[in-house]
Amino acid sequence: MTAPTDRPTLDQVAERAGVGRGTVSRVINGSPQVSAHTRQAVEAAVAELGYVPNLAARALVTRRTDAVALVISESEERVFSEPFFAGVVRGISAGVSAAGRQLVLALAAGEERPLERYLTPQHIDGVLLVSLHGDDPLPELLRTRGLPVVLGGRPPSGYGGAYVDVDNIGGARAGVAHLIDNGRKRIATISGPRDMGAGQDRLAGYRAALTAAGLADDPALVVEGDFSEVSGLQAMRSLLACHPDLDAVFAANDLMAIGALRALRDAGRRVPEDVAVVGFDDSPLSRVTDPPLSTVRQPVEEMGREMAEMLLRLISGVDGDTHQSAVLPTELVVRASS
Amino acid sequence: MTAPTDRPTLDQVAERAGVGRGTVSRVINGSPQVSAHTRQAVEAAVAELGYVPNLAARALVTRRTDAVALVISESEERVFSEPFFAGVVRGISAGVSAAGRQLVLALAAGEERPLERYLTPQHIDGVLLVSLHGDDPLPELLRTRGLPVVLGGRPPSGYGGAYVDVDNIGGARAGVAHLIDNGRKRIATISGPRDMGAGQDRLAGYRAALTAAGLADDPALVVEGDFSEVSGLQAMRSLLACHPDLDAVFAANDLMAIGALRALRDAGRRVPEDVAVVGFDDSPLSRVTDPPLSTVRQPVEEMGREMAEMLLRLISGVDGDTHQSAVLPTELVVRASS
DNA sequence: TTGAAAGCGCTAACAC
DNA sequence: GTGTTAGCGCTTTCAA
Repeated sequence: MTAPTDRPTLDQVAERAGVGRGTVSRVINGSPQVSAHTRQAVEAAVAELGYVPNLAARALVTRRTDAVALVISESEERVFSEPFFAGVVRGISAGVSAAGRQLVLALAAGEERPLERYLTPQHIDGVLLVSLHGDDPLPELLRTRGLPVVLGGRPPSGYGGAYVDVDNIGGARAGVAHLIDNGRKRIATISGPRDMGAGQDRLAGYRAALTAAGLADDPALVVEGDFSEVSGLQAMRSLLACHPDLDAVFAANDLMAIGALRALRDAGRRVPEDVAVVGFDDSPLSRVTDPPLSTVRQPVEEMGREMAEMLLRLISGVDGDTHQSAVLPTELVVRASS
Repeated sequence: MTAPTDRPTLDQVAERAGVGRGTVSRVINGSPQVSAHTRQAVEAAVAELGYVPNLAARALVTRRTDAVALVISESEERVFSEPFFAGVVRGISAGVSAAGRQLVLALAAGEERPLERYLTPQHIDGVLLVSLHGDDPLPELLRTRGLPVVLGGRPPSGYGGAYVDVDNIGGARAGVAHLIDNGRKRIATISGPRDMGAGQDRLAGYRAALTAAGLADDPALVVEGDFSEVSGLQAMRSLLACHPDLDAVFAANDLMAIGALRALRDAGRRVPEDVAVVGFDDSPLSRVTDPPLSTVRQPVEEMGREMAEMLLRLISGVDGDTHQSAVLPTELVVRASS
């Protein structure tokens, strides 16, 4: 048990190794400009003393902190009620720590002011932003500060920065196509918020599938939800009221699909005999519903990892392209509900 | 759009305000040793220049970083499959940022070595540890380094540090008592891992309720699971095989309760007519099962918040008591399954 | 009450 | 190749 406070410094290592401070610094930072012999002496001293570099001192002079921030700008409830975030965070965490950097977590529920003060190049090397709504000015603000930024999810058109997304369009198309293949003709959708890329794209995929199959794209069969379970329940109710003849519904996420399931049960409709249901997200919830929910799986963890890696690339500047993007594939999971 | 890199420094503020550097520092740090007049001048200059203190420089001299680490030492899968963590993280995040500090997130899946290098007083002011298993030496190690530590969940006996827990014993007791009140006589339990406080305590609560009601505490009715759904399924199967006469089961968490529900359905047992089920956690999953799961709600978010506040108290040293603890109440939620 | 000065531990530019 | 030096931006004595 060493004394808590007095950890060895660079000069102590230097003295011990019988070299100058600069040389130790070179060894620590892996500079090739050091003879093998000296390097060994230094490494020995480092090991003996249990030396660990003081990050604050290093950050002060290099103006880099080796820390990246993850900003989740989402309402309190949704951040964790949707397993989506959990997976993304896990992937990001893995990617960031694999690069030997630290992840600073910022849940920005509304009041972003204190946060903005912190999101500057002197505190952080880059920012990961997840679940952006509408035309949030934050990413652009950060970019004008010279901070590398990577978004999770497709940003509103017009944004010129980097992002990683999953194939929402393709996933939705596959889900609806599956319904069509099973002979469904009147397929409604409970869409996501129009101010989010995921909402827009899943709706687009729904339309694309209908069009591809030569089915009419009836606007009356589209009801907008907000990704919450109650919104799904209400949407399904109104759908059932106006269009009792529908035989399938594609919900833009699992939570809303579950709400729809409830509404269908309340209305005495059988699933999938009367009405087939497909959701989106492949959340754990989808396995425990009755019947289990068919849904579209998105590789959330990979998404997080890719975000981290893209950001680190931007930070190290290995490729100057600050508006690169990646879209990860999604996959339909068929269960008893469709 | 200011130039990205050259943010104002303390001296620039000092010059602008026509005072010395030290004075600006005092104002920034809220020292009372400054005349109202000077303070105003400085504050004006700060506002005009948009000055933000350089944390690295400050940390270098104060030897504090204003950052606390959250270490979740849990297997990849569980961290986020259980909503428990989500809630705790949210509470912690709120508590930490309310104090103007940053939260550094570290998911320690097994390989803790790189992490340990980082968890030192020169990088972090304190550590929050969640989901400790067995007798992990990490908390003691950190404490010998002089780092304030707060644990989430009761530590193994013998640990002398601070922690926050929920009333697992009371919650389990209430769940089982409810079963007894409804006339159940042969109540089995699927317990959690024996190497975790939560597992031990929920089992203790189960036993306490039986004893209090004068029922026999039959060891054969206790099967250990690992908090996963499949373990619950298997446990229920073996329970059913050996004790077909059981009329209720208390599962130490919702995931295992869901597994049990499945096994019961597979075995043709009706819930709750034949066998009543109670879980623990009040996860969102518990609402969508068929039938909806009765379960014990734990205030996870409050737990996180309390952890953060306790740690900040330890850091600021307002009370020297480093082995304080808090236990938050739990609450039974009765649904159709019991 | 306030200014000046001395570092905190490190990197990088510059000599040798 | 390696030692020396000059700061990075800040807090904190120490005088005044």
